[in-house]
Amino acid sequence: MELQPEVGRWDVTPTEAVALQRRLVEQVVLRPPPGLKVERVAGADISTEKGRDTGFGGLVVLDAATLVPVAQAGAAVTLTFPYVPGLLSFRELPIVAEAWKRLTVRPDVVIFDGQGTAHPRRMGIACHGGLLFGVPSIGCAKSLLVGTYGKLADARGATAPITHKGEVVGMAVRTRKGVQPVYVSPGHLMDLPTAVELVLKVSPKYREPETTRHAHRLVNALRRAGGEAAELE
DNA sequence: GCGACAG
DNA sequence: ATCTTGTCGC
Repeated sequence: MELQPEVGRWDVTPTEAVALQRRLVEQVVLRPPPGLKVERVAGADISTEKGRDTGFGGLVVLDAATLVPVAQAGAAVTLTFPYVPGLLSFRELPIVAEAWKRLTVRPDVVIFDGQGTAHPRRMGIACHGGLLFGVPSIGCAKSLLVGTYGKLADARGATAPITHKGEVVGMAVRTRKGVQPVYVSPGHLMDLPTAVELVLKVSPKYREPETTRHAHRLVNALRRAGGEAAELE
């Protein structure tokens, strides 16, 4: 029998998952590696269907300078954990991890569709994923899980700190004028300023990062295809 | 006890 | 997240 590292344990109950997060959070590093150069950025996402128990996940790697896709990988995995606010990683990461194994091009940073430290236990999917893959990561969500923020200007680039229980856990970032902001927080091997800077860089035209948009399109295509071609690169 | 609640 | 049509605004 293989001894599974705790960061890769999915056979847990919701109660055990919470306890596991409290241990894993101690391993998260909220500081980018010295001299980090971001040449390739990846987006991760999954897609599910109401009737089925199969989840489709994928990753798309973009050239950071041009935002053009340079590699991608997908996977179809049976869902084993329900959606529980605060425990999203236990539902989605098993699927993204399978796609990660099939990804031949390694990105310098991975942007997840969800929270990083802006989480009740500071252990959102971006933190968990960054630890699992051993790569710098960022959480960029479309809505808040916890925390509040004040007024922010309507111009693109405007920001407002997200606070929770007395600490800054993330930043509301307006990536497009007159549109609802996205919520950015560091995952692993990352800090808030760097995360905000990168998200703005990869979101030049639309509300969500190009990484997320590409990943979303990929997983939806896989789901509609029924999973027959989930191994495609 | 009541309300909130990433995707 | 997914289920779904049209509609308001730049």
